[in-house]
Amino acid sequence: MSILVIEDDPKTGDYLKKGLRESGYAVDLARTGTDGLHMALEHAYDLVVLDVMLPGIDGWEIMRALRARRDLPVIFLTARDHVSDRIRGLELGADDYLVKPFSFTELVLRIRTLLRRGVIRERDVFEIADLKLDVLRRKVTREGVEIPLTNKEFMLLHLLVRRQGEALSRTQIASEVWDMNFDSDTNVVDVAIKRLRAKIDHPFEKKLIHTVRSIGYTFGDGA
Amino acid sequence: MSILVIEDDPKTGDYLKKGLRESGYAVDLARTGTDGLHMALEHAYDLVVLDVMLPGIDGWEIMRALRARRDLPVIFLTARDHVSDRIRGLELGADDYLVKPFSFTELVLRIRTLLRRGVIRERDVFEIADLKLDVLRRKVTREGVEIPLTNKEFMLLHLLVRRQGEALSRTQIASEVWDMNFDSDTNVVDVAIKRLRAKIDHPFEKKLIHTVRSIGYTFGDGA
DNA sequence: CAGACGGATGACAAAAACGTCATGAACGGC
DNA sequence: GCCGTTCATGACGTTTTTGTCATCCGTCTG
Repeated sequence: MSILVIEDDPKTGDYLKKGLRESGYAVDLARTGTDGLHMALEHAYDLVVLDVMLPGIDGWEIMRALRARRDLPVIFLTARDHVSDRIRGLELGADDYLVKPFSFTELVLRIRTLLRRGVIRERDVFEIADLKLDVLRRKVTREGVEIPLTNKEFMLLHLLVRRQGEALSRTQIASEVWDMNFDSDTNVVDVAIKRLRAKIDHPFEKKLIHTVRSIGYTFGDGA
Repeated sequence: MSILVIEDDPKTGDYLKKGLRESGYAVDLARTGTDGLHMALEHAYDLVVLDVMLPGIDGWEIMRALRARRDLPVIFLTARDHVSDRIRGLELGADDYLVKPFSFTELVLRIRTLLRRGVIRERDVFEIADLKLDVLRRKVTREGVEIPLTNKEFMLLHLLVRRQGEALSRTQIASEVWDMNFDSDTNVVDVAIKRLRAKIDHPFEKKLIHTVRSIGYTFGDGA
């Protein structure tokens, strides 16, 4: 299990890093909000511990940005116990908070609780911009209206959504959706993208499927 | 979503019940620990809010008993903020705690967070006898070999498997898989069952789809 | 055992999904 | 602005999926 700690105060940061390491987690430490955000988006951490009082981008911003892109559990640390802070954090989607100074044991327990709760399960509901994709029910909606998709369309969209922001090559797509491991010269992917676009992009203002020239395609609201 | 509140103080209890109802949850209230434990074990609540200070069996005992039997998310309420109490609760497996007096908004937010975190997530992998159904990957296997299914076949099987052991009428099946809410006289269901059987039952020794005469169909290994 | 009811199935037809190809449009480098 | 490359799309044909129907079969009842 790997944890990212975003904390500007060196003392607290090192303390957390050391302590969590000793509790058996792989820990990375980011000293600024910007770094933290980048690291969180680059690597596949299992959980983030986030100080809300940061110079530069503040914790709230990070939380918002994080939530928008990934469904990572977040525990936030707040310096003083203001009810409004706590509520704000929870509203932004944090899973938990701790008030400084806190007991280290408690932090570890809370981390354990969150990780125990099967965070590591695969995601089955995605929301990007106004698009919602529910894997268990095989349903896709935009602006709340359901869009029926065929099998291939759903698989393709699921792949794009799962890897949102990543540019996926046609070969990658073909291998995942059609499971061709060889490199055939066909434009099935292009055609499939076209058909998918006709359903989930063309009728709407905001386009979510983007072409990455000479690479492939990518999905996201590009914010 | 349904919640069980275990709280002996009538005022707090009613307050919680009323408030949570207004927030859209179905709420039951237990006034003693014993009652609460029984209710929790009898009914399928999605979450428990538990006061640790109870006459008779105390909250800790309940939590222990609960944890032993069911994997229900528990939020506990503690009268005063003693670090040791908090740690004890978390160690016993609570998912969260609140210190009285607490903000109602915060309680609701915490409940939402826990429920969102998909503690009560739907199942996405089923195994019945040698059949395995993986909803996220849309894959079905028997004796380890994959059986490709069409959309309707998969939906039908998924329904049967989800409700294994239950006898489902054609009308129920039609309404869930085809979403017909009217009662048309068609035998699509029969035909679909036939096609499904051809794939997942006929090639194998053990039959899993059973007809329930003059009712409908049922799924299971009948053990 | 005959008849009636409910269920199973094979055959057919319509609809939907899918892949291929050829052509047209957009883009980037020069 | 020109040209080559890359992408988008319309059209077509094939395959698969799906629904309907008519007939056959099994089982329960009397």
